[in-house]
Amino acid sequence: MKDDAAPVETTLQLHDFLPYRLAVLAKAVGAAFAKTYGERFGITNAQWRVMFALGRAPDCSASYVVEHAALDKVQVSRAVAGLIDLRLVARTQDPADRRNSVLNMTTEGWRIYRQIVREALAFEENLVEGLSEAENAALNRALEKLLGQVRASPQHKEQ
Amino acid sequence: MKDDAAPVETTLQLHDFLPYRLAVLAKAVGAAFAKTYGERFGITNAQWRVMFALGRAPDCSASYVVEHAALDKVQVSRAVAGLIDLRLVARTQDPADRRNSVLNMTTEGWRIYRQIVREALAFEENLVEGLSEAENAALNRALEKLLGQVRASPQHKEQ
DNA sequence: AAATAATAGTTTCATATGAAACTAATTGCA
DNA sequence: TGCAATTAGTTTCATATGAAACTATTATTT
Repeated sequence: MKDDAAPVETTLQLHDFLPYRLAVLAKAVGAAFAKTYGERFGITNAQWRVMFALGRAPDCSASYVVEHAALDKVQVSRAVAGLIDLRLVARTQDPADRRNSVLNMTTEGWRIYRQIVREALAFEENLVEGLSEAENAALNRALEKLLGQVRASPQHKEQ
Repeated sequence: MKDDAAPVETTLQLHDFLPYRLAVLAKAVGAAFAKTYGERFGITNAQWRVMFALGRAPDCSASYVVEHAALDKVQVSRAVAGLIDLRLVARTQDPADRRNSVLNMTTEGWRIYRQIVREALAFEENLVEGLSEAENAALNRALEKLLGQVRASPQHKEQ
């Protein structure tokens, strides 16, 4: 069959299309979560991701954050600049290689961080409230597989 | 315990945080899919969503698309303008209420549409390739529940 | 029938984004 | 050593986005 000779009936139910559903869900979840941290602390999505990375890896470099927070280097650069302005993060240079920054949260940064972590865990708990343990495990396994599959796909662009 | 007196050990593994995982997955899937339609047809995400909506509901208005494609009215307005420029969509006015537009794909629009639908279905099939029928069903049920939960949450903003 | 409110859709404007160009520092190699 | 290549991070620029203001039309009130 030629490309332009398919029957008109070849339609697609947008609401059943997985990439669409993932986009809609991720956006709704992200927006709802953003309300909890954005309104209270005045930080952006990129900024809390940076903070979460610093919470696990103090003294790390911006490149480390790039690799562990699914942000590109422009986003990390800007997020860190903003966090420094807010005095939530401090930056020094690595004396052994002065290209590398050494990032850490300030005392105030840690204070805010612990609050956001608590909000995040409560948010997540509420989000999965309706799922049984088994459903939750199945979801996590499926998301894992999907991410593996898309990263293995020829269309995938790193970071 | 006071807010700022939590132990430093209150950290969060970003990679396990569901909102983060959903964002990363949705972005990767969306970008990979965008490569298949974007490079071949030169249309945007909002534009194929409009086309998918028109594929199911010919003669519909822009408002209908807003409600069925998870796009705001600005996005729909721009996407439709672009599709009209590309001669993939034609617009008339509803004579009964001249505020309403009446949107339809052109012959060429339908031709492109059928190709994208085929690409979309193949893409989705490849995406879920690693999931069993049961896993796929569980995923869909979980996504459904999560969307219901977030839409019911106080932080949810409509559209 | 005005006057007012509401709805469909567009445009404006201020901000967000990311690719590419850039600076600074280090490494590798002739 | 000195020059090319690489790496870390920043800035620029062109495009994407969405809230708010706007236009045009229809519905509702007085």
